[in-house]
Amino acid sequence: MTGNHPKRISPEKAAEKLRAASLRPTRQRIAIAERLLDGRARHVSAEQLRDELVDYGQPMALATIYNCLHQFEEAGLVRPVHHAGDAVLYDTNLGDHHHFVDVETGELIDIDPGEITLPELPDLPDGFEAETIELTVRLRRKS
Amino acid sequence: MTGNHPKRISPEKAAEKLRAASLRPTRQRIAIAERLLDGRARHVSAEQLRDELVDYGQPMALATIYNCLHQFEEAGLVRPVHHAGDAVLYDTNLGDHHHFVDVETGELIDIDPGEITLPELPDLPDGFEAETIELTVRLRRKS
DNA sequence: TTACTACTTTAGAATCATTCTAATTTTCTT
DNA sequence: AAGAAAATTAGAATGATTCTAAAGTAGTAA
Repeated sequence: MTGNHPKRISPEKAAEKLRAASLRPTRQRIAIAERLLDGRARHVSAEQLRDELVDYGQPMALATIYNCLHQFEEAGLVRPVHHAGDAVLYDTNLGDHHHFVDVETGELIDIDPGEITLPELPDLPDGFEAETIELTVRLRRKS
Repeated sequence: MTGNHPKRISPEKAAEKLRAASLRPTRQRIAIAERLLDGRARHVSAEQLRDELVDYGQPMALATIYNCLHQFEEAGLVRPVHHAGDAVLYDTNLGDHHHFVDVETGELIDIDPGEITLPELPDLPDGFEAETIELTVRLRRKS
C-alpha cells in the first residue's frame, strides 16, 4: 500500500511554478504543486489529496490543503468542478472539456473533447462576465 | 412582510397531482405542491421553501421538506440543480434549459432556450444511461 | 547573520446543508 | 372504529468546508 507514488515534478520546478503564480513556495505548497501541476489531467478532492500527501510522507492540515487549493484556483492553476457528489473536485485540466458524473459515486469522467460540440456562449446578463462553462452529463448505472 | 403570498394552485388540484404521482396527499405535501407545482418556473432551496411555508402559516420540519423534495424529484415533478452555491436548488422547470449562476450569490438565472444550441449527447460510457444534462455558465460581476 | 514584519500553517472549534433516528401522528383500508 | 403501513417530527449526527487565534516560517533590510 506504499511505495507506489504517482508521477510528479521536482520540488524545484514546483517552486518555480509557484513563484510564477506569485505564491510563496512554502513546503506545503510545493508538496501539493508537485502532485497537481505535473501536467496530467486529474480530479481530486481535498480529502483525496490529503490521503495522497500522507502516503507520500508530507501530511499537512486539511485547512492548509483547502487554503492552497483556493490559492491555486485564484492563480488559475486548477479549476473547481462543482457537480460531483458532495465535495468539490479540483481539476488540473484547464482546457475546455466537460464531464460525465456518476450520480451514485460522484466520480468524474472527462468527456472526450472530440465527442462534443460546444454550444455558443449565450448573451450574458449585463454587468457580468463568464468565468467558466461546465457541461455535466449525470449518469446512472443501468439496472 | 406578510400578505404577499405568491400564486398557487388549490389544495384539491395539488392533491390530485400528488395522487397522479403515487404520493399520498398529506397536509405537508399538499402545501408544498401548491407552491411548486403551479406551472411557474422557479428555483428554490429547502430553506427558502421552509421560509415561504412559515410565511404562509404552514410551518413544517425541515426534514419533511427534504423528504418531500426528494419524493417530488423521484416522481419527476421537480429537478435538482447542483451548481449553485452550497445548497441544492429545486427547479420546477422540467424542460430542457440551462443556467447562469452568479458565483457570488449562488443565484440561478435561466438561460433563454432560444439563446443556446444544445450540444449533441456524446457517446456514453458502457452500462450507463444519462439522467440529466446541465450546462452551467458561471458568472462573476464585473468590477 | 540578525531582527523584523508579513505571510503561512495549524489544531480544533464552528458552521451549514443535509441525513438519520426513533418516537409520534396520520392516512388508508378493513 | 381499529390496525397496519406510511409520513412527520425534533433533535442528534454527519460531512464538507470555513473560521479563529496562536505559533511557525519566509522574504527583507540593515
